[in-house]
Amino acid sequence: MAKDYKDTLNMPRTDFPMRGRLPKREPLFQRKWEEKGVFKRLKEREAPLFILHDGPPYSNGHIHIGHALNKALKDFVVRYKALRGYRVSFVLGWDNHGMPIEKAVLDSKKTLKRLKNLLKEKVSDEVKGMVEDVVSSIDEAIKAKEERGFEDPEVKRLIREASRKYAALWVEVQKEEFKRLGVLTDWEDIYLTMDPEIEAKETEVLAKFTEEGYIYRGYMPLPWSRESQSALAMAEIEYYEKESPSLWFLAKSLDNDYYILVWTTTPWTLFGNRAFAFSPGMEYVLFRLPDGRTVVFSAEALDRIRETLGWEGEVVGRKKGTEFEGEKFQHPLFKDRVSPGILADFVSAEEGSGIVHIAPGHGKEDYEIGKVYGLEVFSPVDERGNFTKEADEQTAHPLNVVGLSIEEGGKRAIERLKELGTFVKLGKIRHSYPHDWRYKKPLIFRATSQWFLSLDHKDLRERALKAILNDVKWHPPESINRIYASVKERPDWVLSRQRAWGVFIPAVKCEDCGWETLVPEVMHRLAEDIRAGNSDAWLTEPLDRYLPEGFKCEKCGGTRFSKRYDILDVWFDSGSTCITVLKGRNIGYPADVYLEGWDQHRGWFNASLMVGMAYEGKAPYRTVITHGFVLDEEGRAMSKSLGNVVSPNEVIDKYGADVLRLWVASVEYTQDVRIGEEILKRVVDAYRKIRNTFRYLLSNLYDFTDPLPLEEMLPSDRWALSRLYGVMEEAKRLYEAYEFNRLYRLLYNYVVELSSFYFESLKDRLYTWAPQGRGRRSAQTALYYILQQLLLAFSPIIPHTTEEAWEYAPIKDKPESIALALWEDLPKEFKDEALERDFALLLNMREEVYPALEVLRRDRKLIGQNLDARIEVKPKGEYGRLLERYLPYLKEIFGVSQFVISGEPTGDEKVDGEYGLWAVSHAKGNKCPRCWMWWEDLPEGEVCPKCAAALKGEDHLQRVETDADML
RNA sequence: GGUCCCGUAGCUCAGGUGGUCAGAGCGCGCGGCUGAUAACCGCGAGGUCGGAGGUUCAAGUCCUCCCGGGACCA
Repeated sequence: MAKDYKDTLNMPRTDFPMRGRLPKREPLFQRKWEEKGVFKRLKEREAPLFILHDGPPYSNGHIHIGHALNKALKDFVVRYKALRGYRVSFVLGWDNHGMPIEKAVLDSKKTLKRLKNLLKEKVSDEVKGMVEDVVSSIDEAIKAKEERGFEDPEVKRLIREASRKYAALWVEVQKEEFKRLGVLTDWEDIYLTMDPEIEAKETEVLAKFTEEGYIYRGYMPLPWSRESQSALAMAEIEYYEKESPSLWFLAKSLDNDYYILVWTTTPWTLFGNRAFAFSPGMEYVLFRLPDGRTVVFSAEALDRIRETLGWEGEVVGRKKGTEFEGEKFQHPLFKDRVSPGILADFVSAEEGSGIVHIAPGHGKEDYEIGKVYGLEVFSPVDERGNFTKEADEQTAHPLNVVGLSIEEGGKRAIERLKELGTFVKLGKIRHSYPHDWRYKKPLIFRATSQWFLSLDHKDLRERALKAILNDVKWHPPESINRIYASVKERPDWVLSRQRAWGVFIPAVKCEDCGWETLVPEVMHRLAEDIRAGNSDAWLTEPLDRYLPEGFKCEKCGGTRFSKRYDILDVWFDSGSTCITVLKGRNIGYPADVYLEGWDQHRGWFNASLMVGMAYEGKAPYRTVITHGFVLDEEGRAMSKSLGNVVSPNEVIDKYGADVLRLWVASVEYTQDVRIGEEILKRVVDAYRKIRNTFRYLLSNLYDFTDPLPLEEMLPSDRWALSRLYGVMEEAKRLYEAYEFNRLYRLLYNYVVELSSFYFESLKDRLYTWAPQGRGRRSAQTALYYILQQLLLAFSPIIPHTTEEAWEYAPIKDKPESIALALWEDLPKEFKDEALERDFALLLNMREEVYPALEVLRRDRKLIGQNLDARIEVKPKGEYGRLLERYLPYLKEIFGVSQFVISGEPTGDEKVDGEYGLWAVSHAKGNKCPRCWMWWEDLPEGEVCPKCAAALKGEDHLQRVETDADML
């Protein structure tokens, strides 16, 4: 019988599915955004401009979870700014040049296998179509290189050709992956550092720096990768533990009758020895060995050296460090060479002997001190780490090491020491040593001629430091220390690389005297050819095309010149995008936001700052946001060897992009963040809750037409709007502050509150009251605003789900995508602080009685749902007045059938609380078969007065407000 | 080796200048509902705030050292 009444109720109804099926459905919305040109409209509208300049990921593989974190955060910012009405600029970029791609091309076997595997993966037909072309280009380049060698310009051109295609392939792959993440951008408006337009502009940037005197050519030792056959920038170095030789030897003084004791971990650098350094502040001992020889070393190291070398003997004299300056010593390897004693502050006695072998061609400190003493920068090692003829030619007693590796040469050096009788001891030492970041192989220090950008020219460094402190906002604030230190300490920028795949430094070499120079005119002319589409022009065109009329060598007046083929450091490529892209494309300068991982303090943020300051005179960004790295569930870095790598593509395929994005929003990204199965499971739970909330809102608005004016709404609905107002204000504040995890918690906790209290309390009114009565429409009005605001607030985080709900939402004149909607502030009238205070108290009271209801239910089995219950209360203090004021709504708020204020509350279970003396029991009378509420005077089986009115379509609210029983 | 950051319930996170600061949500356990139902509601149990010292009348909150993790630099 009761069942009949169900048809007379207004049950929620919606086609918005409970289950997201995100992996299937999200691509539909992505296609929609693209087809409707959503982003194109956002970037073209008439409004204040907001620029987020994208840091370019390297195009040589699939995206990893860190890329996903990065792009999701950027997308949050951009989507939020768009919602708030800005015209947004967000041009995705890729970094294409550089060793890793060139290496991939040269390492063809491995790469071809990788490309073959790519064909089996889930990539588009477009990508698959590109693979064949890449493969044949690589084949051609390799064949040419084997036949003609790397230095042949045509070989370089072919390598560049293959690299270009290989990079383009991965750009396409990553583009699809970012698309699948839900990034909102114009996919036809991207930038690649290998775009001819950008290469041309970059060449012009270099020309301008040359004109302004920032660029110089220097000869000095730099970390050199034998594998890359290139000098490395600081950003390309990593430190690992390495085992090195620990060599002790003697050098004979030519002025006194003693030897000095020297220690080194790089025996091969002895070929480049040019001096011995002593500490000016240290005392040295003269130590008599049993064999009669006297050896000099640091007094501080006396005990350690005795122990390490097992030396018996006695101190027979002392000398100050300063006394050794200018003393002549025999070169460690060659009798016919002399190495002077010099003084250097960096000499310590913590390791070794307090006397340091100086090779200005093989160490930075050695070079610096060598400059002071006018020592030769001697570096007889070629790009592969093999000795050159200079190693032998420097002496009449050569060791014949030409062509030998530094390891073999080092052995010969030790043999020579033994021949000379100056060998003391050879051991091993483990220490932290610089390695090539790509190959993980130890580096050597080798002096070469390179092009540098001076950081102190025109006070560049000082100006940059000032800008860091005064003009840029750093989020989180601690990152200011990192960027400041990295700018303050960095050495001059080594711009040149001896490779093929990059933007050329079009230096010109005088064939008569060997002088190399940069000619701005050449660079400008070359830029024109590149801009016209020939990135390889420097290789393919004759130099005459670029040299100015009548150009002569400034050193010797010579007129015959050749081209040099060094390329620019890739950090210059990406560092100059603030000019080549932001200015080159007339987007605007500076950008509002740069947002990258905190490793970019010494990378992209640093490089961009240098280029921007030198070129434009101000920092390229107003705000810099940094995020941490993604670790596994145990907080360990991800690595293939640990097998703990979480791939964003797999997460998206399994749970959907919105779940991955919700995870991004849920974590404190300014620190390192964790991801793993359990963490994702929690996020999935949260996602379901949010999705169901949207669904419930939609389902109760299926017949909604117009909002009710605020003054006609019921107190609890006005309270709901007041709460909504506060939450949304806070949400906007948190978006502005980039505090997404707080935002996530704010919104999520709000959703939980809605579901457990407000929605629950509304059920009777929504389901059983007259459909068009004021009570139900008042509730729907609140739900309407909640839905609209909640969708807007969540849309930057979970754009697919909110887009889907948006399509179902009964919002008048809504734009066709939520991404095109405006998130405007709610009317201030919604805010009602007095009402919120009242409800806060009422909710506290609810918490106070609920445990008693639980006892009735669980222990005493007297009731099932709360609607079976009756609450009687004797309020304490002023709370009586509060309850009286809301009397008609208390049943709804407490979710029970009967609520009585009484001087003597009676019931089966009592609670003496802060707000009152409560008594709860089973409700009296009979249960209305329609609304399931209990009524004291209701005849059994009959419908209650409220339902009777509703069935006749009558709005009984007026009576409700005067008669509590009517609710 | 140096510098910096992090370490609060199983998970993700709150806890300005030291004094109800031991919290939230989820998860978990127990119960209800079956008119949001592969949903929804209620109640409850979980933490010596990484460890050890110290400063203080009083310390997740300040200092030192140690352990674990991460980053940066040499």
